[in-house]
Amino acid sequence: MFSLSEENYLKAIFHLERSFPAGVSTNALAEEMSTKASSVTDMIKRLSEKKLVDYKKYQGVKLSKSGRETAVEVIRKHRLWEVFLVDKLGFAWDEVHEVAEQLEHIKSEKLISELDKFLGYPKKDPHGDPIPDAKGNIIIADKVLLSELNIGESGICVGVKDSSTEFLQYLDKNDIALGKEISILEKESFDQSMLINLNGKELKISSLISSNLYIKTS
Amino acid sequence: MFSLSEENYLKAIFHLERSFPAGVSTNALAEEMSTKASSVTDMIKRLSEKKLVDYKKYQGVKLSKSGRETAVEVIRKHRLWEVFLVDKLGFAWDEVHEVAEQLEHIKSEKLISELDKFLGYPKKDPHGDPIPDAKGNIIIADKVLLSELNIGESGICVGVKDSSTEFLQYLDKNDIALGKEISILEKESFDQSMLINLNGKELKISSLISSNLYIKTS
DNA sequence: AATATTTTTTAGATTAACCTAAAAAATTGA
DNA sequence: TCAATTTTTTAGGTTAATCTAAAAAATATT
Repeated sequence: MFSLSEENYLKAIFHLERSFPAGVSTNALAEEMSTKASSVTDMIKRLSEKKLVDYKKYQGVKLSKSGRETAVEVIRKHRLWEVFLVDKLGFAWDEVHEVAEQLEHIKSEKLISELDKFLGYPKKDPHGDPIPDAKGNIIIADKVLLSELNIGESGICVGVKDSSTEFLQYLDKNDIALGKEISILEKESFDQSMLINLNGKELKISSLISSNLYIKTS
Repeated sequence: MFSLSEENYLKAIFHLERSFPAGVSTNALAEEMSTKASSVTDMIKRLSEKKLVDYKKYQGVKLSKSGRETAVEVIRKHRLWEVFLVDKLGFAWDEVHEVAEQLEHIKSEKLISELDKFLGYPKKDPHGDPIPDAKGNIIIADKVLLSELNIGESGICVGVKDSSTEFLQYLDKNDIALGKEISILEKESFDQSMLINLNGKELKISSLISSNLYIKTS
């Protein structure tokens, strides 16, 4: 069994490996964990001794096989709890993150397998992220950022990159939700802002928005 | 907010105050927490500084008002989660304790109030223990230990004192469950063992059993 | 009451997870 | 290339929660 802190580091490394497949830097990890680089070096050494990560000084870290398995298990728990909070307890999608951050560390295989069954084996969490199955398999959806689309293109909103309360509430306020169709009407080359069509209405959005919304083009 | 360890100490003191209303001794607490007396003294000092307990050297501890409120809140969470595990996830009553010990430390007011609602505001946990309401009120049931009944008396089984897997499985095996009627047919004065009537059948039980089963006499 | 025993506290260590400040290595760029 | 900058690591310290061993206080026994 691993400590709460170890699990959180593994999860952070897992997420950062998407952007830094060659190895996650100490600084990037420190930023993600809201801590200092020296603390990260400390923890990486511990994780390395436990064979959860591959690490050579000054080279960045990568998850080992067992490290990745642990990270995926934690992510599975996090996302299942998010579904529980929204589907069963009536939480809004912007209210679940903090609580799920705590619940993801509860240790009980039976709890998670029964919860999964109780929820009907959901495939996605409330933000559109895929839920790994009991064996640790994740279906990586083919999605692109809205910001990558060009004028005239369109697609379905399938997920968010930023899950902060602020961003999710902005989406709610503007009626942008998972499953909705968005098409690009105009794109401002100066600041990358866009005019989109949503629910038959026109909406102007900044690049901060379009670069945090995932779209599936058919 | 309090640490996991602090919450566990407060809960232990709360439970021990039933048996030691004059003050819980360092040794009793060490026993309950499976730790050493010196560690207990340490922790008591911390709790005392935070005004969660009243403590004078060599005098034992008592919960302060805020300490008791915190303890009751943790117990409320523990028992609500036990109901969730049994009613919603299909756990047996002897499987819930360990997991609930973890879940009771999750911090989110909304989570607990919504869980309470989702479960239909249950009044008792799967072992018959009362669940404090959101304000911290507990209904102390009028119940006696089976061992206190005399020949010819009878009552309904309403709770267990020992919640260990072993004891609960013994009860399951012998068809003793909450809600069932038990009447005393014979009592052996030498070892306090009893012959009882349960489900129309006769059953011999030792004093270890009868002194861990709560009965409500009408 | 004086002594023996038990209980409780103190003193001093340990470990995980953090920190700051300084040193060392790697990278950048003039 | 070599100096400046940035990144990373090391060294040494802190805190919560534990431990063992020893001292002190309370309680029990003769």
